[in-house]
Amino acid sequence: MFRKIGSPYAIGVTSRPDTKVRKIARGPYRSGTETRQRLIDTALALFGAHGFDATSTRDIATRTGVALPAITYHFGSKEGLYRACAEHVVERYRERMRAGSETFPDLMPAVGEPSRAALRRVVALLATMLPGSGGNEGWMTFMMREMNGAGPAHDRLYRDLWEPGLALVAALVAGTRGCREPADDDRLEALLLLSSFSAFTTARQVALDFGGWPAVDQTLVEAIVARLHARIDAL
Amino acid sequence: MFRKIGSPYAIGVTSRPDTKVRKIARGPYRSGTETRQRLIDTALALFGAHGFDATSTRDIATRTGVALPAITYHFGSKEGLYRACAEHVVERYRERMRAGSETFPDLMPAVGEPSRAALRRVVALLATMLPGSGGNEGWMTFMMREMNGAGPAHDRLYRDLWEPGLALVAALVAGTRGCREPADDDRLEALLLLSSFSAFTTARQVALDFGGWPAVDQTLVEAIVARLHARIDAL
DNA sequence: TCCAAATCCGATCGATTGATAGTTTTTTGG
DNA sequence: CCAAAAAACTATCAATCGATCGGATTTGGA
Repeated sequence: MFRKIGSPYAIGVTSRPDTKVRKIARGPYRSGTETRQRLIDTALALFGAHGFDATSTRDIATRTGVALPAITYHFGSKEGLYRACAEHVVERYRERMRAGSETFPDLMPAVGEPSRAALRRVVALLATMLPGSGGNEGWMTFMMREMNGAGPAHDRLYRDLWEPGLALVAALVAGTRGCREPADDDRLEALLLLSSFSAFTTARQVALDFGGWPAVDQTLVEAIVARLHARIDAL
Repeated sequence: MFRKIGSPYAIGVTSRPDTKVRKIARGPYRSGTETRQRLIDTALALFGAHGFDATSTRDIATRTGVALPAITYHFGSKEGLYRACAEHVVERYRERMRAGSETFPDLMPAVGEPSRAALRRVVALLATMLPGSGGNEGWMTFMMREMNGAGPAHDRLYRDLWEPGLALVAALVAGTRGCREPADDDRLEALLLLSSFSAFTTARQVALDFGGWPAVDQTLVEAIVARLHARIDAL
């Protein structure tokens, strides 16, 4: 497996390109980092909307404004681009959670009432990510699509996103119930709590149509959070 | 658009096949109904597991034990087969709900305690459908995949499955709260209640891995139902 | 300044896809 | 009993897919 020397994915140098002189103005080159980012942005939206197989690399390249081989050049393959999208999603999620942790410093679990307050805040923080999960960015749709367990980025997302998030919520549920270590019931409660969000991600269209709501806006998010807070208080 | 005269999708008769005599034993023919059913069974599992675009008609035909053109012959096209799968899912769901209605006759909404009891039973009935939604049948996976709103069978499933189911639960929630007509809060509660199941359909693998459970078995279903019943009682 | 590395693109390849044409065999109704 | 309809298969087509080839242009460091 050897690639051309210019590619960031070059394993070994095979040959030197003997350039022939021709003058065709092609404009300035963008930095590789920027092109990679633009490709990831486009791919994230398309992968999220239609899935891996239903998204063609030609469509991604055309919408990004680059030629088809740019994907192989920058990411090695279609699957490489997909994994890069997963990487980007993990980073986005961590940024948001870090920003939320700075806004709400007491997110770590403890025993008794502090756990309940922290759990309320974690749920509220996660709910604020709901509005942007629609067609615009699509990173949350991308994430939800990998949850059934088949895609190439499942392990990565499980290890760095879902497992830590679920473990945190389960620990907070256990703390709210007065236990130090989360038991099966606490893990189940964490799953049921977080799966409530899926109504507005996986089943977003059905939910909006049924409720008669125009979009997942501030008002709706507040109603969702209020209901989830009531469930937390009833633990 | 004219098809061959033998096809169940024939619009107009174009020509008569002039048969030439040759003797090749091909065994007895199955009835068209049975072949259609076997194709739907195979396609339902594959469509549910991998989605519409990621499933090839050759794979469906091979696994069913028929030749490729059988799909066009019996269903007109790949999309026709997909719609037939959705049809089958709707019928399956209605059978299950009808059987459940006969077992529990008081499923219709009323004001006060009867609504609460009916709601508890509806939730319990829906939960019994969870175990069979895995790899075996895959009809529930097929259903969940259409929920984001893109697929060819979305409207059909919304009209005949999700909207009636959500409307029933919302009415029961409203009745439990002492109202006759469901309001926005009741619809939201219905969505949050039913989306709890998605943890074990859409995110089944993640849920089982996190909880350390081997499968969605009787014990787990009972735990889920117990938790949902507690939520209903807290309404 | 110069050359190698980095970035980018037109053209095309082999594989796979859904669909169709053409034919043969089995079933069935008058 | 026999012709038409139904059921099924082989072979193939055009389109699309991801990937690659072979360069061309731009950039940046020595």
